[in-house]
Amino acid sequence: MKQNKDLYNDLADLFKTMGDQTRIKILFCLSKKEMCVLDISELIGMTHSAVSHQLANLKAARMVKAIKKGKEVYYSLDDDHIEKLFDLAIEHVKEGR
Amino acid sequence: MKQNKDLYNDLADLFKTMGDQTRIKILFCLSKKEMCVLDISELIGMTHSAVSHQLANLKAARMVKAIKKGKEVYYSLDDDHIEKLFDLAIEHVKEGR
DNA sequence: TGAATATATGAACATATATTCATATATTAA
DNA sequence: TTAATATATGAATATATGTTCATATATTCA
Repeated sequence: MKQNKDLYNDLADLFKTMGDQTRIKILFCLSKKEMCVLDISELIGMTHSAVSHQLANLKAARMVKAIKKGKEVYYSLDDDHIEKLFDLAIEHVKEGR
Repeated sequence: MKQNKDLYNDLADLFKTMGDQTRIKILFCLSKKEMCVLDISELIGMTHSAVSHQLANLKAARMVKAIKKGKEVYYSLDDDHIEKLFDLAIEHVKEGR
């Protein structure tokens, strides 16, 4: 198993990042359109701080990217793998109901 | 967002379950062939107890199924969504290197 | 410049969770 | 039945992590 150590680690990190309700909600918001911190925190009903912290996590995991426009920072999904992962996961989850 | 509360919850749970190195390794083992606890613990170098606990988690998350054969319990992946999720995730992870 | 707005971030706290250890259950073989 | 083997599981410990609070930084506008 040793040769795959880094891969397992990276995969675990990716899934760990997706394994939180707040981050899931944020990613769903961003799958609709790019948004800034206040937009998101209003939509999901959490403090700016909590959202900002989680966006930092998501950015560190390269799942979202940020573009500064004036005072605001607009976030969007980094690539389309994320949405595909959601689609598959939703399929799995719904089948089990 | 309220109408999706359960979905977010289920998705978070699914990804949370996949967000652990030990469970990732176990799932990789089982993607090769069905195995019992001792096989897995030897392959990944962890105690039976740790593996058994994690298999219980994976089973509760409906990601693996178990069949008892004599003294041994053989585990295998519950469905092929899991492998597809891995494939996509690996794609994402590898692109970022 | 100063005030207001948007975001980021460090520290602290609370909670969740993975592993270990000890023990229990179940099956097979002697 | 007893011993051996395979697995399961409860409790305890250690660690990781999410949220809050306070504060810092950056940008815009008056």
